[in-house]
Amino acid sequence: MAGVKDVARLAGVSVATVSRVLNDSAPVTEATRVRVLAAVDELGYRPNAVARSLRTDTTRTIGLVIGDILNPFFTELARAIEDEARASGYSVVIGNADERPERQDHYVRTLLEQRVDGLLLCPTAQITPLVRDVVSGGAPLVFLDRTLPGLDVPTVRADGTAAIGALVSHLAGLGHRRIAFVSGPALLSTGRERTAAFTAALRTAGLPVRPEYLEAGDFQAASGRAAAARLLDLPEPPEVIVAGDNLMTLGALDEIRARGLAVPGDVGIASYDDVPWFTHVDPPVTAIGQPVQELGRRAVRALLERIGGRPVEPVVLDARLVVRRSCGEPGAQGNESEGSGRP
Amino acid sequence: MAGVKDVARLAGVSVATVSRVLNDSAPVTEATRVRVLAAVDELGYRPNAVARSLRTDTTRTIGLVIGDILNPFFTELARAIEDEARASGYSVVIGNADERPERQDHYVRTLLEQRVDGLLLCPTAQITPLVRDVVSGGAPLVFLDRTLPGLDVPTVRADGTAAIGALVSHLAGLGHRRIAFVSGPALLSTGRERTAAFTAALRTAGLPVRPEYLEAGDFQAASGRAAAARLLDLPEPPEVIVAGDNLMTLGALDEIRARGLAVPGDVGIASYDDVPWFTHVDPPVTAIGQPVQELGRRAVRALLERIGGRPVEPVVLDARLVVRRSCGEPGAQGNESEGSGRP
DNA sequence: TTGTACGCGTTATCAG
DNA sequence: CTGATAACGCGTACAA
Repeated sequence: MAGVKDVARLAGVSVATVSRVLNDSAPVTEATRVRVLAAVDELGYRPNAVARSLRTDTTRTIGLVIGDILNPFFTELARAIEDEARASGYSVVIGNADERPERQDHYVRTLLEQRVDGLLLCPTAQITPLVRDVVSGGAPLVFLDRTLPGLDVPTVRADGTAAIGALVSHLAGLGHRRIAFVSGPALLSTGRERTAAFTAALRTAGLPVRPEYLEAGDFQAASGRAAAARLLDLPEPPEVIVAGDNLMTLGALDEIRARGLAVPGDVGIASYDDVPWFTHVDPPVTAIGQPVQELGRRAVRALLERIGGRPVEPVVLDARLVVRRSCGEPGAQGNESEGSGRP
Repeated sequence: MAGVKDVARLAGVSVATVSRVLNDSAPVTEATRVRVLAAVDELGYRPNAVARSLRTDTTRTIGLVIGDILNPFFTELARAIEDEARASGYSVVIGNADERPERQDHYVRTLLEQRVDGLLLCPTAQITPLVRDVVSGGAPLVFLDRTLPGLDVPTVRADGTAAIGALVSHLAGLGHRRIAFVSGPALLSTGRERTAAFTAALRTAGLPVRPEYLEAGDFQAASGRAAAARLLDLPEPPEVIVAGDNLMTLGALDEIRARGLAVPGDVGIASYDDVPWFTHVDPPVTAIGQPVQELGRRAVRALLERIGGRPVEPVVLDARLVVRRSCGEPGAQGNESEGSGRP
């Protein structure tokens, strides 16, 4: 493959000049400029980013390690992050941790070796030694969606406390008293926080906190299904199940349907996370939506600040309740007409 | 950051020896070996992949350019590809073309500059000059999901001809005669092929081919919705709408629901592409599923072959019909109990 | 405005 | 088995 040297020879200039016109890092005569560009074109020259990075010690690349690429929440997040990064001239390398610490570590290690300029990490439940190293090593790092206890890293996330409060009071207003919650891993901030908000909201609404209604899953569909099974097997099953993320909601729905139960007649369901297809489920699922686009944007901006060596404040946005009809809400039989089509 | 040189000094050996133990590219005394490893550990040395790549002219990285990261089909595909690649010691860098040729080109260019060892490309509708260059440039390249006319590139894809035939005959068996099809872009092989298979199937089933029932979308939800609107506005609207991918199905469902129509009573729907949530729609959506996992695996293997300089045969797998209840199929009221939870 | 020459961190070659 | 050293392709002082 052609290199600067070839271009230089063909254009009859030195490699330095070629480099200068390619990066316009110094004034160059218009005449030589066009000669160089012509040579570039003729040879189909493609700058070698590897060599450039070695020299400049910067890759214009950020790493993104997400929890689960099959989870639409992360997918939307990745999309937003990509868009924002591209606008700033950065590429994004995505690693899918699949919620497994060892796989997260694999990608963190790989990305670090590839010398990404910074790292956006949705940390898995356990703090691995590697992550601890990276934190203390001072590489530009921003946590996304989740915090880890005891680690001093700027985090960009949504807070669902208010929305969960609104949900519980919505449910109480509907006359429900037996409300169950399927949380994420207790080690995850998103797991703990949502559970805490839920029990607090229960108390505020004057409802009892029944331990048997507090289930824990791992943010995967299978665990949501298992948790729903345990809840429905209870002597006094809940009237409504609130699942801690969209995948566990999917799993819970599976279990409910497999038992031939009606929603919301036999049991209601609500979800933390909102996804496009919730509108099409029968009945449409009441959910708590996060400002995903904004989350992605802010995360990239925060990371770029860190890369620039500037300090960064944590970012906390609010989630919001989207009432539909899966919890026994009164309302028209027909679907509301939220469009899923992007313009 | 520490380099081989630092490690060498600390271990009291030469850089060459350090390199040798790190890559075990040559026999090394056990004693020096442990000394080097100790030094690596002590310094928290992380090999610089950039420098390594510059020297070895290989990045152990493949590029993947997908059509749309918000489309679950591509998401699953990406997941499968990643798994297979990782198993072979490769990283995957994903670029999201968002079905836009210029964005596809952006990523192709970027990935090429980053010197990925090979490229997996789901080409957008138009053949761009860049893609043509790459093809003739001889970089290891495999098309995925879609072919482009007139380009000699190995392709890994699923063929839906048989499945579409099965779907149409299934619909005809149900007594439907007015069946509409919303295809993808005619420029895309997946668009053309599915349309051709559909009309052929119509003929085989002895049904008339009515041009007003042949709509074209762009594989995005909005276009599915618009197409459905046009079809439902027809003086004699179709009994069943078959959408060419899962996003257009989503859009069509939006339109149907917005009009307060019942599925399948007023109009039936079927989808090319199967996604987990189809099970939860009311009624569950009859669909054509592609062997996504296998597609991903085969694509990676094919690309690795090409990277190894070996020739590759095109791979064509079969899609299959999954009958559910959105087209007026008789059957139990309750849902079938397909689980969405992965084990 | 342009050219020469060095070095980025590795691996590979060639002597020892 | 080990060490010294030349590349890899590029950016950038420094000199002209």
